[in-house]
Amino acid sequence: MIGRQMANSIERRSGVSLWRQIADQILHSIAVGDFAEHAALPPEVALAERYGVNRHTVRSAIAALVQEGVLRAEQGRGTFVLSRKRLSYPIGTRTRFSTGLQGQASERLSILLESAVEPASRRVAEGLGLAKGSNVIRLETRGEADGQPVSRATGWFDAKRFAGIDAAMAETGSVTASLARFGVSDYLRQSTVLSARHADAADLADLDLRPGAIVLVTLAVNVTPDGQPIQFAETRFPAERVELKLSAL
Amino acid sequence: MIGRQMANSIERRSGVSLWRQIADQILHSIAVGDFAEHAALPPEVALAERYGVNRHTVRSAIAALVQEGVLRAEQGRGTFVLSRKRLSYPIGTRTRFSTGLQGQASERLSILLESAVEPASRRVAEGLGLAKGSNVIRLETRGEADGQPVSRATGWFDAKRFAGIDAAMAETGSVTASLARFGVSDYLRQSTVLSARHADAADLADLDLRPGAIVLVTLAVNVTPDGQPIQFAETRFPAERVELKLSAL
DNA sequence: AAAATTTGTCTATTGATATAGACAACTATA
DNA sequence: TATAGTTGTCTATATCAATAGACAAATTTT
Repeated sequence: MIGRQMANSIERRSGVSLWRQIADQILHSIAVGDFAEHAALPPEVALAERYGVNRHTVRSAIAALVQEGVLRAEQGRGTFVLSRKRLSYPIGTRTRFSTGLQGQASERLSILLESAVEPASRRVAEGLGLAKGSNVIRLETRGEADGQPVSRATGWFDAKRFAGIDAAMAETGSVTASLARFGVSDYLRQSTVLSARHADAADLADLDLRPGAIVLVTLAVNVTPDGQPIQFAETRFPAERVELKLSAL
Repeated sequence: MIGRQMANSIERRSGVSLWRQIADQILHSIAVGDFAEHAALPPEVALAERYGVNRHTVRSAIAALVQEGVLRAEQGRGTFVLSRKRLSYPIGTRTRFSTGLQGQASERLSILLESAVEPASRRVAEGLGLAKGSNVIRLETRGEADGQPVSRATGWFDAKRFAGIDAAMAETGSVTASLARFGVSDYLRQSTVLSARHADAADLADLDLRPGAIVLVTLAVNVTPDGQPIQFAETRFPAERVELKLSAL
């Protein structure tokens, strides 16, 4: 919605409650810059009129966002925007988690949550160019910036070639550094498939989201410069906190 | 969610009704291949048990998807999947609407909905490298495949350089062909920023979606091979029908 | 033909969502 | 200090969402 006024997109009987729709709209307005950071929101009565609902419905929406840490309401003064900007996450053939986010957040982490060795599913085997059922190492990681989860990835590696990469990840906290121990000094993102959906229960817990939130999902294959697949990964990003910047290679 | 079972992600009191969440889950199961095309869904009682809800709640979800044209219910026989897989929409520096979809859909269209000349907003001016307030031509288009809307784009061009491109678009129905008339034989996608959000009222109408649906949004700048910006565009894709495939160049 | 399976319809009840109005509590300002 | 503007709380009512149970209608299987 650029260059024109957005319509009052409140739909009744849609299966999504009005307060949830309004909360999403407010989030959107903040993300787009209609409601500036640290500034006061329009008063509840004004919002109620704008969206064509009762004041109490607006209050429910605001309560949800206060709970979420996006807004702070002060009796007698108004309701204020606490945080707004989305992280811009770069994606290209040479994207690394840590490098692209420089300057956007004061604190960046990649945490290894879990690792396991297991037979490859059909999709994973295809992505890595292995026989179906070959053993692969699965790494579950979460990326954080300024203390907030901004990504949740599941990565698979050939267990034969990268035996022990789980330990390296636990130690270094970096995929790039871990791969270097196996003689992979450089790697490229060969392909990425992107989709979006509602967060499921796992996403809600992993990314600290509320039900109804949206996640961006990428499926990627990383390869060595000579084209040999080394990693297959699915990454989920909370759409309310992250946008993906596709960079030319 | 690859390689492991997805949790029963039904959340109560979330502002999203259970039937809507279950409808989304069923859509996801279809997209992922858990429910094959033309096959019967599990019976309502089984689904109710799986999701931990009443049979009537499942029926509400199914009714919504029947309304949507995704399922067909037949008394005494079962409920069947009509259509499933998402269009895979390629994005790269040389992506054109028509070329990448070959073989995926039998019918592809790009329709000009509206055009106007107007002063550039700050964002558009920045994207095109023009002074703010310069006149730009805005083109509103919709992409369809097999009779279903799969994209909805707003594109801006420098009004001075591309005067009459609206007429060319109306005539040819192709951005590439229209640009060719202005001596632009080749162009590249310089940058793309990607995000996701709930569909607003305009999206619902434009893309024939239901409230609560998700749209993928891309912001792109197209440039000539020597780096001169020629088009700034925002495109919205229905996430339930489209995935974006980021291609290496 | 009978039984089992599955979707369709109806009634009834409970809890969440939304509206409406009134007033209290707090803040900033005239 | 008084007033206007704002958020917070309360009561009441109506509608939507979800559960529960029973049975009808259509189809497939035995």
